[in-house]
Amino acid sequence: MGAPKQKWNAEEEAALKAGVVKHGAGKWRTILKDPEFARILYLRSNVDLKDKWRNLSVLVNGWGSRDKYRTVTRRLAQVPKQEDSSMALSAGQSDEDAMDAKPMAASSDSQQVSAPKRSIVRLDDLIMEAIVNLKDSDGSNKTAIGAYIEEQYWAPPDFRRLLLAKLKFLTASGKLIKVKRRYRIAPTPTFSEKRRYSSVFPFEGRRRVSPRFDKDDGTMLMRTQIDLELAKMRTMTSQEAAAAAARAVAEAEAAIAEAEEAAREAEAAEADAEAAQAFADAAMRTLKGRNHAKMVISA
DNA sequence: CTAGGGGTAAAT
DNA sequence: ATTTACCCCTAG
Repeated sequence: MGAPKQKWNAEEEAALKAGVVKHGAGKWRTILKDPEFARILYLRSNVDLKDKWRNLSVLVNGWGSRDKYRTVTRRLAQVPKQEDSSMALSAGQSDEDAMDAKPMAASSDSQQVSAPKRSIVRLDDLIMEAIVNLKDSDGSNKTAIGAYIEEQYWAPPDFRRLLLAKLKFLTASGKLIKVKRRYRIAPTPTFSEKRRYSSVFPFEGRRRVSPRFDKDDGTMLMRTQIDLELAKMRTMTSQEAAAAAARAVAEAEAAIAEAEEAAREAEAAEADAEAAQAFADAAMRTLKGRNHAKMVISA
């Protein structure tokens, strides 16, 4: 009667996810009180947050019916409250990155029908895997890569176009090297630590903008928002983080795909990056002009 | 306060 | 007609 229905928008969803990453799932009230998210979520109650998070979780797990699903042991192994300790990250903990959520494990006989509903797999990884497994000394061409992925996994409707855009993007960002229509994996330093910094934006080479807005003033930039989520996620290690990562990455992927598609040659993406750079420069200039304190640009 | 169950309007 | 997703209720 009173409230018809209030759909969640992307901003609220992002705030929720960021909040979960920051405070951990289950700390709904804490998230709600966080001044960073309160502005966006002021319409929502703690229960609303919980429900929404449940919906998102069900989605990512691909559980068709929400009737009776096994209680997945979701433990709260989250990051410490507010830690600013500049201690180096010791690897002594039992932290284990389990960020990869590839549905290829459906190998064993049985249901093919219950294949992954949504594509949560990173196309980046698939491409890398394809190139590696194809073991072509001179690199693999687009057709071979596409064929491999289509065989090993499944292909979305507009897969070919997406693949081409992604290949171009990866080449531009230096993750791949293109030689005569063939793609090879770039000599990435320390491949041991899986892909750490996801290729979200086409920041060529050393250009890196990492705006730090302590006390936000409502100027949440579309891109920095996603970047923020990923950045926070790096400090978190748990299966929940994996789920959150999968979602955030999927969204980022979609955003990139859209941007790249809209721009016939990904020029728009670059323009966007430059716009962001310009914004960062302007902001920095303002700060420096006012008060030339030592500004430490985070790595 | 949070987790889970359940109802139901809206979407497909 | 079935699924999705928002909201409410209540036990712990």
